Amino acid sequence: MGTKIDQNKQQKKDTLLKTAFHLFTTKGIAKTSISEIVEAAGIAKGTFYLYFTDKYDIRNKLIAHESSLIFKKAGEALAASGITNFDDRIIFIVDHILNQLNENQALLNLINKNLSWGIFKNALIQNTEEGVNFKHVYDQMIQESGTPIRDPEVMLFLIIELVSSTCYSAILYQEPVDLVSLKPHLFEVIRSIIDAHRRPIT
Amino acid sequence: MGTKIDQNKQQKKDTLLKTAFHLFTTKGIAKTSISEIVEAAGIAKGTFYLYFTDKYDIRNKLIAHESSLIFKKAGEALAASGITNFDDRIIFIVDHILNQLNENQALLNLINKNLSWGIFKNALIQNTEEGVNFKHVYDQMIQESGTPIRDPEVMLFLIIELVSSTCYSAILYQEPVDLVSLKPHLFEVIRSIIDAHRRPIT
Amino acid sequence: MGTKIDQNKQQKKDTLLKTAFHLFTTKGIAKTSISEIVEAAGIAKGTFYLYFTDKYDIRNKLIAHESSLIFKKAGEALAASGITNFDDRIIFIVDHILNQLNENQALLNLINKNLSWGIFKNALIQNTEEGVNFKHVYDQMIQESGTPIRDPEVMLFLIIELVSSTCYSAILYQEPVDLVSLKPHLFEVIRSIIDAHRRPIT
Amino acid sequence: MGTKIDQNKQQKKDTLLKTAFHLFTTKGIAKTSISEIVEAAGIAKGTFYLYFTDKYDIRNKLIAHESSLIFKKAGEALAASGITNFDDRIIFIVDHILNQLNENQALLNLINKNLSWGIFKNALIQNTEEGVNFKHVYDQMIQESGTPIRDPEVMLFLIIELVSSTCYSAILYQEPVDLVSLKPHLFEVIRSIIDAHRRPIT
DNA sequence: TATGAATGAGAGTTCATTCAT
DNA sequence: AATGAATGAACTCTCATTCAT
Repeated sequence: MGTKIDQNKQQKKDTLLKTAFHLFTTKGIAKTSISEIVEAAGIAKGTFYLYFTDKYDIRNKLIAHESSLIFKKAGEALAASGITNFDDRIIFIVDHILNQLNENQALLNLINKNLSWGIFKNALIQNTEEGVNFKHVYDQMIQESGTPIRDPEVMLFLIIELVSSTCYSAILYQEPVDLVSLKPHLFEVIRSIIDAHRRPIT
Repeated sequence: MGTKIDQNKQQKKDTLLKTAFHLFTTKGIAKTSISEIVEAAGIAKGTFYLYFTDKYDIRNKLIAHESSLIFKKAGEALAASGITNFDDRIIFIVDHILNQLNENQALLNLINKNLSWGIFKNALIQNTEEGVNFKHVYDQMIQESGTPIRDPEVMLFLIIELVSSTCYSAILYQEPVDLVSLKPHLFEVIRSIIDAHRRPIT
Repeated sequence: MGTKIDQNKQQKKDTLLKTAFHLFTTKGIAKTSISEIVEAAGIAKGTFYLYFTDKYDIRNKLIAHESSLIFKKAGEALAASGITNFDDRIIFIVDHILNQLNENQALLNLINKNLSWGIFKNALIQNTEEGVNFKHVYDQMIQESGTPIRDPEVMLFLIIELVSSTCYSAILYQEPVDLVSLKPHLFEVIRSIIDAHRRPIT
Repeated sequence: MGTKIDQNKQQKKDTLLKTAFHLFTTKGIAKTSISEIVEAAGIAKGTFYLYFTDKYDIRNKLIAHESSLIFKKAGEALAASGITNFDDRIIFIVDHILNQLNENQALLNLINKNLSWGIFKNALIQNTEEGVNFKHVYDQMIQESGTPIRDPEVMLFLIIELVSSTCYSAILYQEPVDLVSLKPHLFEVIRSIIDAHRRPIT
């Protein structure tokens, strides 16, 4: 099974990912060249191509990986919290993710500067390697909630888009208000959205 | 006066803008080179640098111009509509803008693919050349509405972010639903947001 | 005779020369473009070509003009000094020119940075516009000196080359010694050169 | 070991140096582009930047290399000559270098046209790669000469500047006289300079 | 005489990608 | 599997020069 070789391979890949993340968040993707990544990683240029097809491939894998980690932590915290009410659970998760992004602004910046919310959302909703599937958790949460939700997918979409687009400028630029001030508004709107999706459409 | 020369200058600039818009929306900014733009425009390379500092300068000018046009049209339509109720006015404007973006998907794509909501928002909120100032219109609308609005700026921010982030995937990819299906949800949430900002914070 | 027009012409030319000198000495010829010169001079680009053929033409005219001025002053000072001894006259002129260059290091730098000693020497030896002709003065000095000089042209060449090449680094960089320290050595060697040219060749 | 690769690398570098030297001396540095160099050398443009940072880097390396070679040869010839008298040694070296420059006018032109006497002098005085150090040889020569020399560094400076500035026009343009005619004058002045530096300053 | 918009060749440089080792 | 020298297309940007006004 060549474990040593496989370990070595994974190590090289990880080094490249780590170095790329650092450079991407430090100086931006556009201004980071593959040459720089491999040089900073202390790995040969040709080796890069053994693991990634190009700069955007490594970026996507980076975002997918980090995003799924963020979600995983939020899910674990939710489980530990013992919260059972559906609305509170959603708010809890949003809050937890916002706090993580607030503490990992480099990642938030990378995600936004590269328009990769799609990848982020995929990491939340679909199954990516690491195996957490928020869609599944979400569906289960809906089932466990007593009341039925109309168009649950649209509702999730609205919430994710609202949260992601507002938190970006709030966290990074405190515009129009900082994260702490934004949260009450945001949570209020989220609760409104959920409420609305419990009523028949108007 | 130099009418002929000035006309010629404006014409060159316009040709460059038009050509750049076409190429940017067709194949993306990153993959469009200045060489291509000038070649397609039938203008000398040096001439480009007479009017723009670089590729991103022409993109910004493009987005600012187009965005302010979109808003101007929405404002004019609102005036012509005779609607007086505040909530309905907001919905009307959002609806109008969504329709315009739906019909100008190339622009929508350009704006999003280049993370230039900031520029778009500036065109809406601040005064750019063409002289329409939505912030001013918005403030007037609030005054004319009978009931007071709490944190009007945050409210506008929430609405703009919600609309802009959701419409992108709805219009361009019909994801998670198409624009027609999205609108009722969106308008419902917007009304909730406005309602919430009429109540004292919870 | 269109004096006004002629005055205007001369004024434009002078402005260009003055501006070019400033830019050449400030940021070097290579990094100074004609565009910059005309812009700084507040004159149209096309006008430049009415007076000069290119960047190097204006540089040469600049150096020739400044050089001949330097010599003119040295000649006038010599006449005023009343010195009659040949050797002392040569030393006096060299000393005077060295002092001028020391006070006009921008010019010295321009001359050297552009390998234009030839032009400088021409300005000394040949007749350039302004009409001072050092060669003529030099020949007269030799005639007035009692003793005959062998190969006077070679002698002048040796002196000029020695002075010009050594003063550059002494004045601008105090290398290997500063101008004050260099002078005694230089004058000593010059006197040796003159002495040698009074003896038959060995 | 990588002998083959290393050989190949050195060969590329040498080819570039050789080609650059030819073009620089044929048509001047200013009018030689990197594109021309690599095209003439039959090497890819990118490869140039693997070995040199820019045009001036290759020029400096060229001059330093050639200059140190010239000196090395003069030093070897001196050793072989068996001359012991200090003055004669200096004259011998100057004579040898003059002859070499006379036979390598392309190099002489390159050095002068690019004002790189500093680099040339460094190659003479300091230790550059090839390992000859003229300053060291010079100091030893002074020690071995019986009589003490005042300000030996200034003396060397005077000689180098005198020789280099006069030989340029004599060799390349026979102005004011050709090299053969210049030599006696030059040697005479050099002997005067040395003599003067044996006496206390006047 | 004076202008300055327009030109376009070409300079310098980067960098993703290949492939022999 | 890993290397890194070599590639060369493609890029941005400059600037001397022209010429219609």
